[in-house]
Formats: sequence, structure tokens, C-alpha cells
Amino acid sequence: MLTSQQLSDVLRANGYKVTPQRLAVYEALAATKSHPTAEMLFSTLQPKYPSMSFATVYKTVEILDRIHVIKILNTGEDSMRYDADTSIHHHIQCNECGRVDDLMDVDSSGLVKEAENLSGYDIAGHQFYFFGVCPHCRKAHQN
Amino acid sequence: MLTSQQLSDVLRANGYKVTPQRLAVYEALAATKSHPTAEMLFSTLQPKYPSMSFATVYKTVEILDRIHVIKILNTGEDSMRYDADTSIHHHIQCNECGRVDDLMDVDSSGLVKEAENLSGYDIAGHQFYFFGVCPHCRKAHQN
DNA sequence: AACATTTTAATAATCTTTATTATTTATTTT
DNA sequence: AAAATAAATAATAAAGATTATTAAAATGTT
Repeated sequence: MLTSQQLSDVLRANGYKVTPQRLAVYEALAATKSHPTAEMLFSTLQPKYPSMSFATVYKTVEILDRIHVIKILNTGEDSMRYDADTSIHHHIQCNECGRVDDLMDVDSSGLVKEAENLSGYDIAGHQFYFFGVCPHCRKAHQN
Repeated sequence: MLTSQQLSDVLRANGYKVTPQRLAVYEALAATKSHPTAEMLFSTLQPKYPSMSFATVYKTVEILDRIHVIKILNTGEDSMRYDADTSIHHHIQCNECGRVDDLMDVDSSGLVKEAENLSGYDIAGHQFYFFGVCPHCRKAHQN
């Protein structure tokens, strides 16, 4: 999570200009833990930035990903999700309501080492996805 | 990996008819470890089944997934990949050449338990993806 | 072998994402 | 501070993957 000032610095350091749209997309993403899709981001920004186009949202998240201030998630849905938290953590999605939650304190470093040894790859990143039924939906079942 | 006979039985048991196309799609998938996309499958089948359409490939993999004889992979590319090996294993993709390899002997059961406790979810499945540079591309770098 | 039903293939449609281009905005230079 | 230049935005179109539709063909059953 970066301040606007920090994000501006990173953008400039990578040769990108600082624009209100870029700051707004990042802020919208940093303000939520819901791992929104491009469409959700667009809807969120609509009230404040009624002139912003879909293409701008897509271009912006592409840039934010390229300068490593956000992560792109792919849970197998038809659209991507975005996450402003770039720390190493994993995700779990509810098969029923579709929500995506963070899984913070699962230590994956052992598995990464193991994977590196087994594969001979030089591993640069990893994404773990778990799927199941969230507590909320489980409770709903009991009624 | 199922024989044609076994697959036929599973199809029938689930109320699906057995057709040459379905057997062919499964066989093409079972014959490779390259985790092909729908397009790759289509191209592979083209010579033997010149009349088969793209829609048939998509419908077929959808059915094969629904009866749990294949798995759908999602590495974040623009298209899905398919895997006839439904045993629990994980995948690693090369950031340079794009190939997707199996990671067989990485034990993830501990992490799944941990994730279940932390999240309160009832976990039904999981997919781990690692990304990096494959041995082949690493070697190419040295030249 | 004929029937009822499902599947296939072809096509069109849908949806997400990317490309294009004129206009606008941010930065640099004067 | 104003002008010049370089890049970004918005609008639109285009591309690409996947899904829906429907007439024709194949399957399993009687």
C-alpha cells in the first residue's frame, strides 16, 4: 500500500507520467480487500470520474502491474482480479458466492524451495489458489 | 488416465453419450504432458477429425471437466489449459517460453490444512502455480 | 430397422481485453 | 509564465476466447 506521493515517485521513476486517473485507480484498489475485477473498479470510479473509460482502467492496471505495485489474480473466472497488496500471500475463493479472501499467514517458502529443486526452474513468483465454501455460505446451509 | 472403455463407462454413468469426438479429445489430452489450450487441442485433432469444430472442443472439455476426468488450468494467460491428469499435483510455467510443466512430488496437504484453519472455509480443491525460467531457457541465456 | 433423444457442426453472439487515433493533459524548455 | 514536446486519455473499433443457437447427424433403445 503506497501513498499517492510514493506511487507518484514510482511512476516517474519508471518513466510514466502521474495522472489523476492513475492515482484514482490505485486508490480504489488499495481501499478494498475484495480483489475487484476491471468492471468493479470501473463502477467504483464512475461516480468520481464519470469520463473515465474502460480502456483507461485496463491500461492503468497493466502499468501498475508492470511497475510491481499491484498483483493480478486469476481464479479461473472469465475476468482477472486485481490486488494492491503485493506482499506474498495467497487466496481462497468461495465456490458458491464467488468472494475471494486473503490468506495471509500461510508460509509457502518451503514449497517454493522444494519446487525449485524438483523442477530446475529459477522461480520468480508463485500464486496459490484454494477453493471451497466460505464460512458465510456454510452458515447459510444450516438453515 | 483412463482407457477408452473406462471413459465410455464414466460418460454413460453421467448420462452422456459416447461419441468418437469425446474419446478423441480425451485421448489427445491424455497423450500429452504439455497442458494444451483449446486451440492446441483443435490443431492436434484437425488431421484426424477435419470436420470437428471449435465449439465441440469447448463443449467436450466442459463435459470432461464436469465428470472430473480432466482438470482446467489457469496460469493467467488469455486462454485456459487442460490436463488429463487429475491427481493432485501442481504446475510451473516458464515466463519466457510459456511452457507449463508438472510438479508432481510437492506435498501440499499441510498447507491445505493450515489454510482451512485460518480461513474457516471448507476447502474442496486447490491449485498452485509457480512461475520462473525453465532449465532450457536458463541454458539459452548462457550463450 | 425405426424412433426418440442427444450431439455435432456451423454460425452467430457475447464478453473480456487490446489496438487505434484524435484530443487533451502533463512535463520540459524557453 | 508561455510555448513546445511528449505522453495519456477517451472513444471507438478490433481482436480473441468462450458460449449460445439451431438444423443436421449420430447414438442408444425399442
